[in-house]
Amino acid sequence: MLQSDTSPQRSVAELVEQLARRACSEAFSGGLNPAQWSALRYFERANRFSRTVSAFARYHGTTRGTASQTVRALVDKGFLRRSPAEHDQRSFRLDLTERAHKRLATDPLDAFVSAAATLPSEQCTMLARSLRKMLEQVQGEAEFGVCTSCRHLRRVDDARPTGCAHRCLFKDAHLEDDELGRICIDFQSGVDH
Amino acid sequence: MLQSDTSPQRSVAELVEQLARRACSEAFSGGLNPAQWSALRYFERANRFSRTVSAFARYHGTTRGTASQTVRALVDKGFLRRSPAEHDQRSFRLDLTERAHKRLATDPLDAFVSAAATLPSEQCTMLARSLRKMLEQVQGEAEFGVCTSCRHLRRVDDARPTGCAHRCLFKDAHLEDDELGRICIDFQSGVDH
DNA sequence: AAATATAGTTTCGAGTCGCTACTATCACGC
DNA sequence: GCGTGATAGTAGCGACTCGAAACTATATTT
Repeated sequence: MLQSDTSPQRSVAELVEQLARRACSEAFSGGLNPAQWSALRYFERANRFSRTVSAFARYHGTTRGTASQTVRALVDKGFLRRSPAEHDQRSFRLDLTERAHKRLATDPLDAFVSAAATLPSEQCTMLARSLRKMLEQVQGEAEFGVCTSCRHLRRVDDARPTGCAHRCLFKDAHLEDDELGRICIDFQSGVDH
Repeated sequence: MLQSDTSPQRSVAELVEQLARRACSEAFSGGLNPAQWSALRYFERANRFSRTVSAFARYHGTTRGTASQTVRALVDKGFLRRSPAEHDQRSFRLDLTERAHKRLATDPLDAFVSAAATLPSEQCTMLARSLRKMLEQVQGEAEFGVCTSCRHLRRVDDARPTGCAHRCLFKDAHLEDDELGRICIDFQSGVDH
């Protein structure tokens, strides 16, 4: 065992660093670099308002210039499709191509998923909770989240079979049910849900 | 909350990736880059047999050439002292300077330690255990470890007040008590201890 | 003694990142 | 309307990092 005689807090920090290095070194597979893999994952999980260069830059903690390079590489390789944004002529929406979805099936991060899967299921849930709390501590106020826990979300009754629809008060737009779990750049944590 | 509708295994993987990025971006502080911080931490915890360029290269998962550059930068900056190895004229032992110890007091990784410290103590211990198990899963057989759990360690009775001393059968060398918790490149996991 | 392995360094090229400057568009105030 | 400042995105430059390959010197094996 490594670092057997240090505090558990220190061990946690060092283990995260170790895992981080692994994540980086494995992220060079398949002609993509770590930033590009990260972008692919982001655009897979971001909602339609947030699939832009700027949003990815903020999410990834980098500059727009750098993010632009990353995105261009993915467009050139055929993993992202660029189309004009709906209401803003300066902006473009970036969507995953079919090829990208196929590539994501061999995501190197899956090694971590399998590793987590060897843990007992309650332990794994607990692990996720602890890590999430750590991340929030480190990065301060969360800048990204999903509609489900966002203060801009409102239910609206309608005549459909499901009985209710959802709107985003910030974008003033209708939200499909399958959009509610996606990452949004305009997320603000809210109490009601 | 992020990724609220995925499996806990997937969440764990993504959280580790997020934390990894944070660890990297914060690791540029104080004129050192992530590799150099990592090296400093390694040489702080490695035993005298393992404080070499090659050992660090293996630990860090990189080439000797790259490791050599990292080490040279640290020597130039006055964080490492290079002295000839005892029994091998090709090799050098690298020791932390006083300056390095001071610098390690402001290790950016401490942000993670504080973050871990906000968790309840049993939860933190559990977190460390889970992460360690994950890391072992990811990296396969552990290549580094400490004497305490190494199969090369043997106790030898002697006349000292403590009653027993320790030897490494691999290096055929005496081990001081404070060396037993250090990382060794020749570690092999052993059952007896 | 010769062949091979290992420790470490150096050099070089590819690639990445962030910074700055720049264009085009949007949003706000008057 | 019009101007001002903010924002989306891109392009180019320089600094830096990494890994591959070539090389020297010493150990180890045969």
